Order: sequence, then structure tokens, then C-alpha cells
Amino acid sequence: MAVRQSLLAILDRGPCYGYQLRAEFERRTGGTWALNVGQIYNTLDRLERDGFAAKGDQDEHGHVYWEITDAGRAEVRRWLRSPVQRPAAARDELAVKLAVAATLPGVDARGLVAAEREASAARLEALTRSAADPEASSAQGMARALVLDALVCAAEAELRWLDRTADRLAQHPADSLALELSDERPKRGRPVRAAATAA
Amino acid sequence: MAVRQSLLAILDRGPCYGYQLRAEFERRTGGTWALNVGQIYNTLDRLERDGFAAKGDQDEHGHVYWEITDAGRAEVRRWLRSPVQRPAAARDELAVKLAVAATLPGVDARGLVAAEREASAARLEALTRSAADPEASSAQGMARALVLDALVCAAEAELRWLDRTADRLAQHPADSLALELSDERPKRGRPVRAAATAA
DNA sequence: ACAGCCATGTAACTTGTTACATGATTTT
DNA sequence: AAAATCATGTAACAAGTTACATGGCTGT
Repeated sequence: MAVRQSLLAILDRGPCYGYQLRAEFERRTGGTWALNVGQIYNTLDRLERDGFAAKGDQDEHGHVYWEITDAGRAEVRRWLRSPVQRPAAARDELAVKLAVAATLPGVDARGLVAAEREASAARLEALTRSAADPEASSAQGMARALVLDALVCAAEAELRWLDRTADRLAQHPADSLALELSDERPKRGRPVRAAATAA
Repeated sequence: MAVRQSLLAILDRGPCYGYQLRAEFERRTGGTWALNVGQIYNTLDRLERDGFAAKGDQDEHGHVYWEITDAGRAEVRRWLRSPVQRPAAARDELAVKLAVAATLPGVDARGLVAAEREASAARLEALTRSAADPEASSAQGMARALVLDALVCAAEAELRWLDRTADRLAQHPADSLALELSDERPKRGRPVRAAATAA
């Protein structure tokens, strides 16, 4: 996510070749997110297709340098100027899962929440451990600290939500939230064609 | 996200046709997430391709019912049993953006954080407003409450992170975190082929 | 010599998502 | 009669991601 824009923003600092872009991206995000190299070339091709970057020539070392275009520069400005647009209600996989699961008859929603909580807590603990070493003075350390903060905040939020969810579930008898398939079948139906039940 | 698994889990409750699946999904997630109908048929085709669902016959109304397979049932159990797997460090678009932006020379990182904060606060406010009406007794109301809780928690976490980030940035002179393109060029380079600089 | 990294690239595939075509039925 | 909704489907695309092929260079 945002790989495309990030690469373009880095290209805005000067021409780069593929491998270099990967290194720059990882340096600027504290080494937290590894990029498969193939994705770089992919993304560059797509940026070129969209007129945001242009493939340059090789230098003496054989490196293929890519350059940003005017349209690309404009796109970078636009990206930086406008806030990240989340589609109003960002779909979170865990939230979807638990909401659906809580309405499924015969599913132990409480146990599920407990299991997810355990996994989330473990993730948070691992994060906190790796965020422990204090090296937030250099620019790279700073980038890393920012990113780890984000992950920690997200993990904490997840835990809080899971606890809140457990509370809510505890206030209802087990399975009382289950929804059977609605049998509000077609008020306005489709035509009654040849029913091929025994096809 | 998790649309695929959710539809399969719903199918596990009994055969459904496309439109019905959409209604079920939206009912079970509190109407927070609208699904484009096309996506349902898409997903069903893919589930069939993967052997998790099978396209059945039409009934008298012309509805095309889909059924889950044994493999599909196993997949649902697997989904419910195992916690959501986030790839260790989940990539958050906002975090990527700010980390990259903070290391870009000439970018007003603090202003950027402020702008993002404003947008996030507005989103949180809108969420809190729509989460205000208390109808958490019915199963549907419950589903809606769960989902809105998740969105609220995520939005709060985002705000907290943005504030923490602003603090961190405030402790450094503006632009002191900027990274120029690394000029650690090839220690181990590629071959020196014909340099086609004037191609 | 050999392992491993640097480097470029291609091909395939995933899930999510939208736009569109088609047509029937229901409501206004 | 027109508009809205129900219903099925197709086609295309986006972004992310991976596996693989190829080859040169570096360090042991």
C-alpha cells in the first residue's frame, strides 16, 4: 500500500535504478517493510504507463535509471498535499471476521475473540520488544521509530476493540446473536422459468 | 477484505443465491460495508474454481443457488479457528506515507501531520456521531455496534499515533530528518557495457 | 570453484472493485 | 409509462505479491 506513491516520491529526489529504489524505500521506512524486488520493476512499468516516470538509459555500470516526469511531480505534490483517503468505513479484516462470526449460529464467538486477543497480544508484545532499542536520533532511527509507533498503536487499538467486543458479547447469552439465513425471499422475484431441478 | 471467507461462512449456513448473499453479508456487518453485487458473482466463481462452492440449479423463481462443498466447510472451520494473520508488520498507508514524507528533503512534515490529523479527527467525529444511536440489543444492532467500535478504535489509534509523531518531529529541527538519495552506489556492480548515453 | 548478493526483468496470480449489459418485476 | 429494485452475469482493471529466469560480480 502506497508503494507506488512512495517510489514516485523518492524518484522526485533524483533518478534512481530499481535496486536503489528498494534500498531507499526500506531505509526510509526503518527497514520494517521488505519489498520484493520484482515489485519495484512492476511498479516502475506501471508508473511509466501512467506517464509519471520515464525509463532512462543505462549508465557505465549498466544501471537503468528512471526519472520522474512533470506529471509525476504533480502527482507527488497531490499525494503529499491531500490526506490519505480512507473509504469512510475502512474494511478491517478482523472486524469483518468477528462481525460475521458473531452472527453465525453454532460458532463460539467468545472463544474466537479470546483466540484473536491472544494472537493480538502476542503481536503487540513482539512489537514492543523490537521497538525497545532507542536509536531515535538518526533519520533512519526516526523513520523506524515512527513506523513502529504506528504498529504499536494499531495493535493496542486492536486489543482495546477485542476487549470491548468481549464485554459486549458477555452481556448476551451465547448464540443469542446468531442470525439464520433470512427467509425474506423474493417480494419481487425473477420470472418463473423452467425449473431444472433434475438437470 | 475477508469478503471471500465471509461469503463462504454464510454459505455454510445453507444454499444462497447471489443477491441473498449480499444482503446477508450487509446484515451481518451492520450495513456498514456495502458490497457491489458484481463482486458477489466474481467471488462465487472464484470459490467454485477453488473447489469451495458449487453452482446449483435455479429454483422456481429463477434464483441460482450456490452450495458449499466439503472442502469449503473445512476452509470455513480453518478460517474461524485460526486468528487473522497479519504479515507481522501490517503495512498501513498512512504510516508509509508519513515515514517516507518525513525523510524527504523540502517536505513540510509537520504541516503534513497536522493536515492528516485534521482529516482523521473529522473522520473520528463522523464515526462517533453515527455510532451514537443505541440499538445494541438486536443481533443486527449488535453487529453494527461491533463494527463501529472497530472503526472508532482504529480512528482513535490513528489520532494517538499522529500526536506521538508530531511530538517526535517537534524534537528535531525541521528537515533535519531528511535523507538524500544514498550515494552508496554499487560496491558490487553490474558490468560496464556500452554506455548508450546518447541513444 | 562456489555461494551469495546485485541487478533486471517477466509472467502469473490474488483479492478487491467498478462499469456495463440485460431483463424481469414491482412500485409510483 | 417511468423509475426503482431484483437478479445474474461479464469484462476489465488496480495494486500487491510471488516465483522464476538470467547473468554478472564479490567474497571465501
